[in-house]
Amino acid sequence: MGSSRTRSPQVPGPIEPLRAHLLDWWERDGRHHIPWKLHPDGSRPGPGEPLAAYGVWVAEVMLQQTQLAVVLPYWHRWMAAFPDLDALAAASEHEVLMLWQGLGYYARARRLHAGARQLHATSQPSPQGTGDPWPRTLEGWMALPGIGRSTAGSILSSAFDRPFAILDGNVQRVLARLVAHPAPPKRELAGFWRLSETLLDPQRPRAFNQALMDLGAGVCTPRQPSCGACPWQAHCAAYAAGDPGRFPVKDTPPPVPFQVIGVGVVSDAAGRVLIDQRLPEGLLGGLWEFPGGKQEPGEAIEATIQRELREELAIEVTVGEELITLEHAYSHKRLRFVVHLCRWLAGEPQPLASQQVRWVTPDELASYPFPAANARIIAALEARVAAGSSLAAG
DNA sequence: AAGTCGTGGTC
DNA sequence: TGACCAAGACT
Repeated sequence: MGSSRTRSPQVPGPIEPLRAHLLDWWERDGRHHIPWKLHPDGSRPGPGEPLAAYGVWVAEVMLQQTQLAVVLPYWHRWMAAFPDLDALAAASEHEVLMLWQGLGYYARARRLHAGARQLHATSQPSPQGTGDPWPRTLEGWMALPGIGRSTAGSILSSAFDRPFAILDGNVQRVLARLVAHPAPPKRELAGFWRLSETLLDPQRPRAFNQALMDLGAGVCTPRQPSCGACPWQAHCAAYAAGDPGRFPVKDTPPPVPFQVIGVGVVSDAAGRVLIDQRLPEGLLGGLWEFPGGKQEPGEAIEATIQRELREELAIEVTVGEELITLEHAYSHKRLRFVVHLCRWLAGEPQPLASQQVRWVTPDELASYPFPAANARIIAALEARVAAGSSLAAG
């Protein structure tokens, strides 16, 4: 073995005290009011007692790269609209995206929807009807779109109290500090999985995994961890080294490109505006938007808008005054949207770079799923309509 | 196996 | 206030 390779993370000392300290802390200071982790009457499930898997599944997908506080209102609205597997399987993609609107990573919604139809189709009434569509194995859950190993482990431990480990960002941070791992966890995921599995309490996997996540979210936080409140302080190598904030070690992130996007709010003589539905895959897949595209070097923004509408919709417009300019940061790029009011001149709009295009009245916009940046454009548009101004001045 | 994929909270 | 980051999965 090359001596330059990082050592796999090892459990520090006996495991039982680690489990006991963590679970004692969790009983006292953990988050015990998460709705999908309780029975409908609000009581906590006993050891081994199952929870309704559907709500857990929905929650765990929403929680991918998304904090609990953000998820809660989305989860409640979702469960009201699609209370069970059959309801979700029967829903349209439009309804699904409406309820996911603003939550981000929209592929999660499409995959959840596809997974519901998959489960619904394969669990159809065997006449003797065991009637439970929910997998009990890691492989069974990972066969569903959008479910990786960590989400599968979360669902199985949470819904059925089965002993499957998890390895989300919280757990990676807690474990990296516990052992003072000298390299980014991403480079040693297999070792961190082994560590998570080794630590997991096989008698109380549901409580243990939840405790680990609560510890990461509330005590072992990314910045300024509250080591004084930590049940693992005496076991923690990063704390012993005197600088827990130094872990987990990070790679320097790649630079994010910056682009200017010209956007047209095109109106016709009747005051309707033109929107298009983005392609089903890729960035913001399946959502609706105001059409536009990237500004080319040396190009005036009005020319960008005119060119993009010609290339992507096959229409001719006059570009009028600016409605709003806004900046928006995605994970891997930063965009500035420069939005101009436009007047339609000629050409039936064609979906050359989208799924479909549609003329709608301003008050109909609320019934389409839009990404967050477009929601701000809509707000500016509504304000102008409310003020009684013409949509295509000039 | 690095890049792609959103948004809001937080300091 | 910009930069970091979150209950990751997929290609």
